[in-house]
Amino acid sequence: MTGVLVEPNMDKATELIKEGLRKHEVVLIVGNCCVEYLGRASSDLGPGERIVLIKADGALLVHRSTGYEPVNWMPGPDTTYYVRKLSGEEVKKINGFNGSVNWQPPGCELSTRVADGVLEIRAVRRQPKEEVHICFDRVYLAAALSLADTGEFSLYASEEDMQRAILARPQLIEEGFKPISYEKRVKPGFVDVYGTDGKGRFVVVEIKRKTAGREAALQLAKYVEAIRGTVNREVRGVLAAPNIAKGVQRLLASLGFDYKALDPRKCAEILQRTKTKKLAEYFSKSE
Amino acid sequence: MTGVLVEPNMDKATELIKEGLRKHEVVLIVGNCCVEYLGRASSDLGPGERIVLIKADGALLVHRSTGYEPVNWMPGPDTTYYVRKLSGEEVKKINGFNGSVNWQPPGCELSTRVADGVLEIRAVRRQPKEEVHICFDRVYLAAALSLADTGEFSLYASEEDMQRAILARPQLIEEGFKPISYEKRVKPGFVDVYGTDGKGRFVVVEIKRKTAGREAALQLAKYVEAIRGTVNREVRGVLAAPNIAKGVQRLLASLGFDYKALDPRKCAEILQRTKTKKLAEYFSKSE
DNA sequence: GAGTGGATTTCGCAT
DNA sequence: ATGCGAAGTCCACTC
Repeated sequence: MTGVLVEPNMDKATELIKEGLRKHEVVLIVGNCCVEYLGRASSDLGPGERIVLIKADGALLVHRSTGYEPVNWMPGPDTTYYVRKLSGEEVKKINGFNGSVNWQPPGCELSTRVADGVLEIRAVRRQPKEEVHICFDRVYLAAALSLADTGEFSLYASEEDMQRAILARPQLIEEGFKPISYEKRVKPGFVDVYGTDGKGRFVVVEIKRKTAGREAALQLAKYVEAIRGTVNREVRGVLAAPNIAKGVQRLLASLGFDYKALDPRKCAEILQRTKTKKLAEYFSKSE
Repeated sequence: MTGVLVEPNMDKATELIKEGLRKHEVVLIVGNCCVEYLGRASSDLGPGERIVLIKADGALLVHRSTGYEPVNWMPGPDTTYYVRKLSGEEVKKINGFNGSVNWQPPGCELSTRVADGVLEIRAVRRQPKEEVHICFDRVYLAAALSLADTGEFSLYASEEDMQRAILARPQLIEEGFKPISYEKRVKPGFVDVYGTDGKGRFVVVEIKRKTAGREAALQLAKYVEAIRGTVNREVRGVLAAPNIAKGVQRLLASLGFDYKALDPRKCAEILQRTKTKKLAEYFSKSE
C-alpha cells in the first residue's frame, strides 16, 4: 500500500491522486462531488458524498451509498490487444497491465487538475467516445493503493461447464446418449450438444444453467426443425436445465421434446472429480 | 464521515466495521483476503489484496485492481417492498432505507467475526439463497462512512425521451409532420410514432437512441408493410436515429425509406427547455 | 412473486 | 474492428 490521507487539503489530495494514477495504482477517493457524463447517453449528478474508485487499468467507478451498480462509470480500456514484438514476427496477446508495462493503454485517458479549491477528474475514452467529469469540493479520504493480487478466480458451472460435464458423462442426458458434436452450426444458431440416443435417433440438447423458460423451448424447437430439414432420420429434442418454468413443461410436451434435470453444481462437482478435457478435445477428429 | 483506520489491528478494524454495519453506514475495507461464493453458481477466489465495499443497503462488492465489474458481490436486498400500516389499511411502497428506518431489511444479512487473527465477513441472502464469505488476514485500511447524498441523477435521451421530444416538436422529423399516435399496435409489434406528412401521406417513425443498424431498417419495413396492408393511402417510413450504420443507409434507400438524424442529447435539451408532457397527454382523445 | 425487456449493460469469443 | 451470446448479469416494470 502506498498512501492514505484523511481529511487532506486539496493540494495534498491531488498530489497523491496524480502520483497514484501515474503509477497505475488503485486510487480511492471519498468526498463531496458532482458528476457529469457525456457519451452513449448524457447524465448529470448533483452534489453529494460518494466513493470514487479508479483502478489500475483506468476503470473508473462512482458509487453512491446504496445499490450494486455505480451511478457513473467508465469501463477500463479494452485491455485485450495484440503486440507485435519488434525483435521478430512473434505475435503476443496481452490481457491488461502486468505492472512492468509502462506505456499508455490505447483506450482511456485520466487527468486531474485543481482550480479554486475544486479537484476535477476527467476520464476520456475514444472508443466509444465518452467522458466522465468529476468535481470534488471536499475530499474526506484519498488513497493510492498498490494491490498485489494474484489469487485465482474459479467459477463453477457456467453453461460451458455444463456442456463439458455432459460430454464427459453423456449419461447425464440419458443412458445410451452419444455426443457427436457441440456448438453445431445450424441455420438459426448453434446447437449446444448434438448426438444420438440408444436407438440411433439424433438428439439435440439445449442447455440452460438457470430455470428454462419459454424461450429455451422455442430455441430448441428451432434447432430441431432446422436439423429435421437436413437429415432423413428421427430427431429428438432434450432440454437440460436445473429446473423448468411453470407451464413450459407442457409446452415442451406439446412439442414432443424431453426435459432432463441437470444441476450445474453437480456438473461442477463432476468436472472437479473427473479429469476434464477442453471442449475441442472431445472431438479431435469429428465434425 | 465517521471513522478511518490505517493499518489497524484486527480487533480495532472489526470494531469499526461492526459499528458501521450496525448503523447502516458505508463500510470500506482494503486488505488481503480470500472470497468464496455459494448460490446461483459457486466460486472461489484465492488470496490477494482487494477492496471490499459494503453499502448502506447491504450491497456488498469485492473489487480487484482492474475491471469494471466486482469479482464477487451480493446485490442489496430487494429494497422495493410493501408495508401495511398497523394503524389503518394504508399500503405504502418503500424504496430502500431512508436513514430513519432502523429495522432489518428482509433480504440480506451481514455478520462479522474474528478468530485467530482472521476477520470473516459473511453476507447471506434468502431470495435467491446465496452466500458470500470473505476472510481477511491483513487489513490495510478500514473506514465506516456516513455519506450524505441527496444529489439528483438525471439520464438524458432514453428512447422514450426521444419519442416525447418528437411529439413535442414534430418538425424534428420534418416540416409538416403531424403525429397521430405513439406505440401504435400493428401485427408485428408497436410503431414508435405514427403520423402524417405535409402531403397527407402516413408516416411510420422508427426511433433508435443509438446507431441504427440493419435490424432497425428491417423492423421499420415490417411496420410499414403491416400498415400498408390495412390502409388505402401512401405510407412512408422514417428512421430517426443519431446516426446510421455503414451500409444501412443504402438498405434504407432501397426500401424507399427516409433517414432523419436525431441527436438524443438534443432531444434531452429540448425536453429540458420545453415544458414536457407525459406521452399519454399528447393524445388525450385519440388512439 | 414471477415473467419480460432494457442497459452508458460488461465481458469474452469468434469472425 | 465487429458482431453475437452469456451473465451469479442488475434493474425497473407489469401481471
